[in-house]
Amino acid sequence: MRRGRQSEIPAYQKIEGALLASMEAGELQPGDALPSERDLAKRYGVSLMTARHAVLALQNAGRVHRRPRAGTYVAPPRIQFNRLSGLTEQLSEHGVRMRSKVLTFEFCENEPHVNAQLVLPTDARVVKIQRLRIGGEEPFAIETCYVSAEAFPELRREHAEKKSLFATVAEQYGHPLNYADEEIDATTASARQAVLLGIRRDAPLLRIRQLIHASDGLPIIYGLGFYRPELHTVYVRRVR
Amino acid sequence: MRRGRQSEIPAYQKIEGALLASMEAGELQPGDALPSERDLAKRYGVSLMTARHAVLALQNAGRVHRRPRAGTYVAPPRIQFNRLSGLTEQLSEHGVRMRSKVLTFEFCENEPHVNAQLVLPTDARVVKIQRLRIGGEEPFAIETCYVSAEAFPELRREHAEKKSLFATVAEQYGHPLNYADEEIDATTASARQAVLLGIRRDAPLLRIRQLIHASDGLPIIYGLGFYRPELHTVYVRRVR
DNA sequence: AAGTGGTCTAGACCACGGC
DNA sequence: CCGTGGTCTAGACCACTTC
Repeated sequence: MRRGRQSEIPAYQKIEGALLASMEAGELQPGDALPSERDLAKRYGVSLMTARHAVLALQNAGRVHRRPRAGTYVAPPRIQFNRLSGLTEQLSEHGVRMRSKVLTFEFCENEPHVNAQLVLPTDARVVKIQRLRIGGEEPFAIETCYVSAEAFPELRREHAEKKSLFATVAEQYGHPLNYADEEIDATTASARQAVLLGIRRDAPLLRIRQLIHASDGLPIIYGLGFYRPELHTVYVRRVR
Repeated sequence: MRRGRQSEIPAYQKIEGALLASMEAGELQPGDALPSERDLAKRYGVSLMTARHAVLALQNAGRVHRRPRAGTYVAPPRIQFNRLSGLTEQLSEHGVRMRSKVLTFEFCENEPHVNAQLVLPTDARVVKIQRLRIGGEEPFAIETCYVSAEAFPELRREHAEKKSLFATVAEQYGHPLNYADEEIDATTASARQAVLLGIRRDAPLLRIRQLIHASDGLPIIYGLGFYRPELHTVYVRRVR
């Protein structure tokens, strides 16, 4: 049987999107059962494996949970599970007005740890962008990120100020962002961090180091962020 | 074509296990390419979709990464990604001798937040177990966990002291543990926590709340842990 | 008994990368 | 060009729960 061209959105993603839309619209409430895989297959005119693929994607995203031989159910809303996105995207979805103040925009060649993370030669130049993230009128995070200067010759200070840096980088690189490996721990605010964030020196901060990979599997952004913990919680689904 | 009985280990898990074993044995080093899906299918006498399933499971566990149209490669070792296990299991794998000191073992009925998390009636009794976790001779965490008293009538203080509490609970419940939803943030040590952990009052602590679900989809353990951040980092893979 | 998710087959076409 | 992963078909049987 003939299928649509491959350049279109895959069928399983369309089904996934339709189900997500139903959840957003409130037609599917937390706890409700999703249509069975067989139903979905019939309704969308695809094979069982394809319908299954859609439901598995939703499960992976933490939006549904499946009970073998019983059904698939909408999971309680938990903000975002294991989702890769800039804070701008994340918080603006919740109606908070976000802005960034660029503290640093410079080229540097002497951060060997960074070069190693990005799999660059030790003498490669990287762009270092440090930003104060402000939600509403409250500063809540300091984020520093590094990308290869060679791979992103067009990167300007304006990109960091105006729109999502992630979107810019992904677009310029030609591969969509794929996944991030993160290390999360806690630390205390330095004097400078305390001033910038308007908190007490030695106040606790959530520290997240992340290495963002594109769909070609290569790391393209290394990030280090310090977050005020009362304003930022990481939600994670750990499996098995 | 006839397949093996379903009660056996599924074919894709056997392949997954074999690949993991090769990685453990060092036959597959980080950066090495895995056999292609077609190779695996031929070698194990399964269809392409089944071989694919095995590789997808490895990707999900963060053990490999895939580059479309290029191949699948062994990921650098990153300790543990999105893995659900007790600290005992986690650290003893790294050769650290772990023990627990039970601080509290009691029944309580007045923690409505806990009952809500575990989807129990507000008047249901829960077992509250608070433990100081010690690695080597150093205390590094305080963990409190709650389970339904009704569902686990056999639970004794000894279980919390001796073996993995998770293993005990999973066994008694009859369903293996499946996934945990976690909220991670940072806080400061209270006076009591400081004394127990041998740290300064107001030192930063990593705080993790977790709700562990069994394979039937129901939450069975609610946990709240405070971890010394210099001894504990959370590794997470965030997708898309 | 009917329905569900879990596993699996034996093929297929596509777009793209450089084993 | 060939090989790769990504998507997809149109079926199948199993173990289990109860839609």
